[in-house]
This record gives sequence, structure tokens and C-alpha cells, in this order.
Amino acid sequence: MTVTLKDLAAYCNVHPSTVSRVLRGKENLRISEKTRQKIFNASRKLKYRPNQTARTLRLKKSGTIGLIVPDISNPFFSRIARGIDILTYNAGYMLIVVNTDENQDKELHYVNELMSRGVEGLMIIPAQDEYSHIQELLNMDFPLVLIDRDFENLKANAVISNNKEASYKAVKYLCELGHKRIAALSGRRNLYSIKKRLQGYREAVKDFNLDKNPDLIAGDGHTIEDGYNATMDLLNLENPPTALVFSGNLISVGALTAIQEKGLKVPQDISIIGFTDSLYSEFLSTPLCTISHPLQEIGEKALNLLFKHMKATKQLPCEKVIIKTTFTVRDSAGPVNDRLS
Amino acid sequence: MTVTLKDLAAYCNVHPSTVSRVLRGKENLRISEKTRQKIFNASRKLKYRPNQTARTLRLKKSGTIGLIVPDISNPFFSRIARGIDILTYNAGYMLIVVNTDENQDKELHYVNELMSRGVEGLMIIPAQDEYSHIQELLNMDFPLVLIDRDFENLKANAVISNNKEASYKAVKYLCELGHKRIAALSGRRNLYSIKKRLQGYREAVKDFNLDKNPDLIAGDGHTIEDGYNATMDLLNLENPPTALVFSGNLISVGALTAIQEKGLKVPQDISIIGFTDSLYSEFLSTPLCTISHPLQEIGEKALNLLFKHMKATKQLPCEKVIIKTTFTVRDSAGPVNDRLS
DNA sequence: TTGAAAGCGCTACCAG
DNA sequence: CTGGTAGCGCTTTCAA
Repeated sequence: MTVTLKDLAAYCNVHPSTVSRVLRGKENLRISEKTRQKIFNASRKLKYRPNQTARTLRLKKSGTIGLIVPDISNPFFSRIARGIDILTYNAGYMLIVVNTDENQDKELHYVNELMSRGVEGLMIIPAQDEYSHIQELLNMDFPLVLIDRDFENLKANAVISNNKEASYKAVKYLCELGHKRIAALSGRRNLYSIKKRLQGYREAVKDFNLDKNPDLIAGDGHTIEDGYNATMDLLNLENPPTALVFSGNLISVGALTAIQEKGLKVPQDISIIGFTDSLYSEFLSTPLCTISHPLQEIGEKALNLLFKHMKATKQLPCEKVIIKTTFTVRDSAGPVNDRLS
Repeated sequence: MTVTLKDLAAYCNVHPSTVSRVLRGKENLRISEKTRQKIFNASRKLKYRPNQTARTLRLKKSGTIGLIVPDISNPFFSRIARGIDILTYNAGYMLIVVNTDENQDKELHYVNELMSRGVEGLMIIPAQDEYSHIQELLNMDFPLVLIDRDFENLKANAVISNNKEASYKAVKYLCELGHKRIAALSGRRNLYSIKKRLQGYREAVKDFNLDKNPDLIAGDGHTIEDGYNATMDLLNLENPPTALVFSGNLISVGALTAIQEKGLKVPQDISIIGFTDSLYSEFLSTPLCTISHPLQEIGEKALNLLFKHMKATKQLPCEKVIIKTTFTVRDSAGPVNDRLS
């Protein structure tokens, strides 16, 4: 059926090992030009494809790297993945991307699966909070990089954003526009990134003496619907917020839907700032004031860090790379309407 | 280092083949409860991970499926990929997604790479026009499904959209709003989907006796920048179009940028309809009239078709599945402004 | 310059 | 119920 090295060898009347040497072409292996040509020609003629599985088994090197993300259809993750992919391709590796759907069991499943398949390194955007499987990889000194989400008590490589500062800055900005009741619409609360953003929010609320009503913190899911529901809860408060900071691409869509459905004008009725990376932010009915990430750069930094550890012959200390987010001022965040405050 | 079946066997004082049988657990293989437990316990204790590479080699089954897309960071592709991924996961397979960047050489590279790694089926959104590598797969009756882009003279399974009809309908809609100078902003012209859309456009232009100026057809790339440049070309025409139909998610962003930069109001100055699947369409400054795809469904249909062919014992005739797009009327397409026409 | 043999980790088949 | 053996396709070391 499929043609193997042995088939090629038989066809050429040489030994399989000879074919192997020719095709792997280490130049210093002396081989007669005649047989070399013979083998090359036969290889092309019979459409020989080396069996990577066999090579991997033999060499104990798969030439693959694994990337575990929550959901590749979310542009946040897919653009990071793309940044990684381009570099892996150039380096001659193949990237295998899998989705956890923010589910820890699936994450564990895929860690095992990818390890079973011999990936030489692993990059994970973990579903959190579970980390025993990651600790285990660390224990065996397996090349690993966490992306966007870190674990406080884990000595793992990580490429993360300055979430806390960014969040603080956003609230501060709204405060300077006169807002006192600022809501935070978060994603899943046990995510590192979300925790940090809420920290920044809380700190700013305290520093600027804003409304401390705990109901102003809403949301604990990652879907569009979660964003919609949490926003509705906020808007239905007795004293609804005059400004809203929301977190995440899907959450944003839900929030915008709710605001629109409520018939609220932005920023007259409510000011909004979003942690979001949509290409459409500036084209929205009110251009959206955003905190965005250099996604491709995140991917590249992460992969370079991974490569560094893959190449290292001795154990390297773990590194935490901090990525700067970008605060883009747009009309969706405006002065508070006195009527509301 | 990593623990193998042999290690486990030694640890348990049994033969490797016994361990194998226990762990693969075919119930009808009679094995004493005692050794079974012994092996299970040891397996957990030593954190045994089966080497999938070895299994694949032995079984000639990798449990993987390949998906070749142009660019996973484009939501159009990533959402199709996600639809596929969910089903492959449920079926116990692993999906390997690779990016071609609309580059045929990369596509060829990855076809070889994935075949080398023993994928059991392949789904391709081809970069086009080259198809000899696909023909080759067809010749060996390898399970294969094309997505979104077909080849006229290739008997391959394909899941494609009703591009021509959708495009025709969009132009017709604009025509009924009084537009006579309607432009088509396309993506890469040698893509099947784009060709079909242009066919629909041309047919409508003819049927409704619209302006046939060939300059009204613009664009031949897939990037944001391509969309921007082509739109600028259109808007700078001596007789610029009063309506514009554009194709593709990235192209759309470029087009919107150009329109905004030109200071044009939608739909007063120009009406627009987009082949796009953004979640933000209805939130844009003027909600965008769109032709959108049931992306998850496309993925699912494609995978089911692939599975059908993977399971078939004899050669099946190829199938062409046509997917219906959705035309969503929104404000961005409005009556022509008499001042302009 | 090429051939022979061993073995990566696993499973399937045949014995006992 | 369990052990032994062979072999998937490839590479590598040692011989010739």
C-alpha cells in the first residue's frame, strides 16, 4: 500500500540502511553519486513519504510542540496561536493546538494525550485552578510555558500581561471623568488574569474612594451569555453604575448586547471600557475604549521562551515575562452625566 | 526516564504483553483480578503514560485527523475549526490544525507532513489553484473533504456555501433600493468561493442592467490592507459606486477603515453589504447588512462526511454538500441618495 | 562505500 | 490465565 523505506531499498537493490542514509543526507557520509541518484529518483517516482511515526519512535524526537488553549474560536487565543504557529513553522516544528473549553478535565486529558504523542514542549493557557498536572511536568523538568494565566505558587515559565495596572488605570480614567459608581464585569473569577484585573479594580475603588457596593462586581463565566446576564444584572441595580469595565472578547459581545437592548446610549447613559482585542472596536456605534494585548507578540515571546528551555542542557530558572497592554482612548468612555450620578 | 510498558511489567513481575492486555482492557480477555489490580495500581503509581507513537506504528492507526486552513486567526476559519474539534473530541480522535497562510507551497508541505504522521483523514480549505496533491490523495482513495472552496474538475467531497446565489441576492437587494453603480470588493480571485460570488454579481449586474464598468470590481488579496487599498481605489473612481458588496472578514475591516477615513456616512453616502461573520456586525456605527455562514454547522457537516468516508469499507461516490448562507438586513444598506446616482 | 543487526515501545498471535 | 515471539518503519553502530 504505502511505500516504505524497505520497498525503496528493494526497488533499488540496496539495503534499507543505505536508503535511510541517502535520504537523511548527512553530507559527510560517503555515498556514491550513482546510488544516491538512483535512490532519489526512485523516491520521487514511487512517491515515498517517510513515516514520521517510526522516526519519532526511533529518534525519541517528534518535532512537535503542543499548545493548549481554552477556545481557538476566540480571537484572543487564535491570534496568540497564530503568532506561535508562524515561528514554529519557521523553526521546522509542527504545532498541535487543542481546545479545553475552559474545562480542567479536558486540559488534563490533552496534557496526557500530547505527552503521549511525544511533544517536545508545551504551552498552556490553563483552565485553572487545578495545577497538579502542571506541577508534575515541572518536576520532570519538561519544557513548559504558561500563557496569559499564571499560578501564584508555581515556579513555571509564564508570559502574562500587566492586568492589575491596566485595570487600575482604566478605573482611574473613568474616575477622572467624574464617575463614582463604576462596575467591573469579570470573566471566570478563578482565572489569574481576572483576579489581577479585579485586584486593580478594587485598589482603584479604594484609592479614589468610589462606590464600594459589592454588587458592582458581576460575572463569573466566559461565554457571551454570561456577559449578557451579568450586564443585565448590573443595569437592573437600584443604583446602576454610570461606567462599566468589562473583560474578555466574548463577554464584551454579551455586554454590548445588553446595553443595546436596554436602549442605553454610550457614553451618555453609560461609559464603557473593555478588555478586548476586536478588530472592530473603532467601528462600533460608539468607538470602544479598550485595553488590548499585543497578541502576536505574546505568542512569539512565549515560544521563544519555550525554545530556550527546550534547547537548554541544564535546568534553567523559570522566567516570568510581563507584557504591556495598550490603553486606547475612544468615545465610549466619556464624562459622567450629572443626571445619573 | 519515562516509564514504559516493559518497566511496568518488570515492576509487576509479569510479561509486557500481559500489561498491554490489561491496560487495553478488552473485557473478554480472561485475566485474574489479582494481576489486573496489581498492574492498574503500578500504572498509577509509576504514572505510566502509553507511548502513542509506538501504538500508532504498531496499529497503523494514529487516532488523528488533519485540518488545513489558511489562517486560524480569522474567525471564519477558527469557528469552522471549532465545530470540527468538538466532534472529533467526542469521537475520541485528535484534530491537528495547520495554517497555510493562503500559500500553496505551505499547503503541500503540510499535506505531506500530516500524511507522514499518519492522519486518518484530511479536511482542507485549499489555497488554490493547485490541486495535483489533492488529486493524488483522491487516487489512493484517502478520506478527504474540502471545505468552503471546491475545484470544478475534481471529484472530491466538499462542503461549500451557496455563494453565487447569495451574491446575486445581495446585488438584487441593493438594486431594489435604487442603486445602479454597485461595486464588488473581492478577495483572492482564484478562490472558488470568490469566483462564485463574482459570478453572482456579474449575473445580477446583467439581469438588472446595472453599471458594467469593470473598475467596479476590485480587490485580489486576502488581508486587511488589501481590502483597504481596493476600497480606496473604488472610492477614488471618477464615478464612485453608491453601494459596495465586500467579501471576507479581514477585507471587511479594511473596507470599513477606508470608508471611515474618507469620511463617508453609511448608508447616506454609500451602502454596504458584507460577506462576513463578525459577532460585532450589529454593533457597528451603522449595523452591517451581512451574508453570514453557519460556521459551526459547516465544520460539523464536513467532519461527518469525512467520518463516513473513513468508516466506509468500499469506495463511496463523492458528495457535494451545499450550505445555505444567511442574509441579514441591517441599516448599512439603504436607499440610494439621489444626489449621488 | 554499503550491509547486517539491533532496537525504539507497543500489540497480536500462538503456545502452553 | 499468562508468556514468548515477531514485527510495525525507521536509524544507528559496527563490520566488511
